[in-house]
Amino acid sequence: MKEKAVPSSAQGPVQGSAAVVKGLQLLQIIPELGEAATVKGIQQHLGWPRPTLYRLLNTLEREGFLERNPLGGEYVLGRQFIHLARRSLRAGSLQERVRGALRRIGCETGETVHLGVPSGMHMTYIDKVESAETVRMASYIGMAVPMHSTSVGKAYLAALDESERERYLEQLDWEPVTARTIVDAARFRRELRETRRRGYAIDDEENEAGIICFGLAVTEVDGRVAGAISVSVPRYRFDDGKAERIVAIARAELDSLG
Amino acid sequence: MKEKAVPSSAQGPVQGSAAVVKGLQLLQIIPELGEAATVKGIQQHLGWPRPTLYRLLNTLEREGFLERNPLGGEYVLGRQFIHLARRSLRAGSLQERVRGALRRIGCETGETVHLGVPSGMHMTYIDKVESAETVRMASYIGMAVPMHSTSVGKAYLAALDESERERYLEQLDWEPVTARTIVDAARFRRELRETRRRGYAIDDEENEAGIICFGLAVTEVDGRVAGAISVSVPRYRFDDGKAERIVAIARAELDSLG
DNA sequence: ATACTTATGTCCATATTATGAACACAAACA
DNA sequence: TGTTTGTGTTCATAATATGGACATAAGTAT
Repeated sequence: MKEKAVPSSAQGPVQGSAAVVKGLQLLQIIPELGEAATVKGIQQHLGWPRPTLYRLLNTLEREGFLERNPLGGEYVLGRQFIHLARRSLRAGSLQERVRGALRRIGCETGETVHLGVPSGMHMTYIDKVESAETVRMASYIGMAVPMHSTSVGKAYLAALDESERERYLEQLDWEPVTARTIVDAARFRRELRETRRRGYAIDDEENEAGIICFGLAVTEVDGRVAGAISVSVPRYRFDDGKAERIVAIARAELDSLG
Repeated sequence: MKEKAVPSSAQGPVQGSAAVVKGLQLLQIIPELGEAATVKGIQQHLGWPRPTLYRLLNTLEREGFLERNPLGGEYVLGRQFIHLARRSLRAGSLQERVRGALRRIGCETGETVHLGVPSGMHMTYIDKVESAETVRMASYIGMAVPMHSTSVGKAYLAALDESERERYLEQLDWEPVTARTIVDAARFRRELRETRRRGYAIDDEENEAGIICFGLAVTEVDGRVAGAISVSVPRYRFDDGKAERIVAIARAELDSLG
């Protein structure tokens, strides 16, 4: 055969994979070929013997991942693929789902709001609503921040089930970020218990001097913990009662997501 | 094994399909299992021997269709799948958005309606509402038609900005499709200007003898030109005033899309 | 209408591989 | 510390995927 089906990576051939790899290649090449995705067109492109191609096309068609136009004979991705794709992309837009709430929280509190998701041993900001005040956060979308010193990190960890949380705690890098960062694991566990008790996380100048943040976990539609939001306030704008107001606003908006 | 991998249809086993079918089953089951999509969870669900499961998981992972959380070991659909899904759903979502309008236009006009999107130097029909009349169009979803001789092509080209339109006009294959097809580029440019002036395109038996079509461009929610619809009428059913009625109905429905 | 070319589709001997019981090791738990 | 559970791999062999050869259908040129 002209084009050997091997995994894309350089890790050497894997048993039981050649037909699967070929099947996946078909799923990828057929939309690219468009109207040329006939048996002849696909065969010319991939160079496979016709029995091999027919067998795979028929299998994918029977499983609903491909459909064939009865008139011209072109293949297209089938409804089974489309269905799977829709469901998976729907779940993929946490940021879209939460964006409105972020905006409203920013409006009502007048402060900067972040949405963070876990990425390795850090939280990464995937959305941010800037405060209209002149003093602003230096953070940015895509920025990775520590879990142990930020309110998004604490809120996220506090919301996890215990075994998953412990896996993170064992691997965290307990570097001090400011003089106030908690770097003792036992003390940090107590801090997370306190976070759960009060219902929100606090970063009391532990990640950045002069900045206090309040964090609440965010869940997927199916209930799984997906990340957290934080509302950040410069200490000079902070006064008693502000924490409760910020948290009440944030909680109401997150609860309205469903 | 507990669950034999056979095609979903009743057509009997197909050679060379068992591993492909298993691979597709994994792609479908993993999002459903969510955080239970660990090796143990998948194995409990499918009942496959572990070497079989590992081989398929590793293959899908190497091809980028699955990714594994390094901490908890759960599998999720990988970026190769997400990429393929996004591209394939892009065209599909225009069809969904426009489908209701297509149906209403078909109902109110009593004629066949197509939705076409650009594909290379052609328009491809991605949706069709059949007329209830006995004389019907031979067109089908997936069919590629010329841009210069059809009302979907003219409507689409007329709506583009000039530089993009000129790119198309320089590369079109000015083949006559019927005796009435415009094959002179300069004359075709005048035709597109006239199309813009009147607000809709006309295929006056230029693509198929005896068939007159009226086309209007369709835009994405962000305003970009995405394709066009056409309403097709056999000449024998055509009378004065019908064009205006058809176009008014079509325009009203498209305007209501937002 | 006929001959030729091209495209579609299948058969089946055999080369190749997918299978899965058995095994090894790691992690969790009592 | 011992047991249980989970992760991961090996490899003899049963099972299957392969692809050259063939059959048939459709399209084209004469």
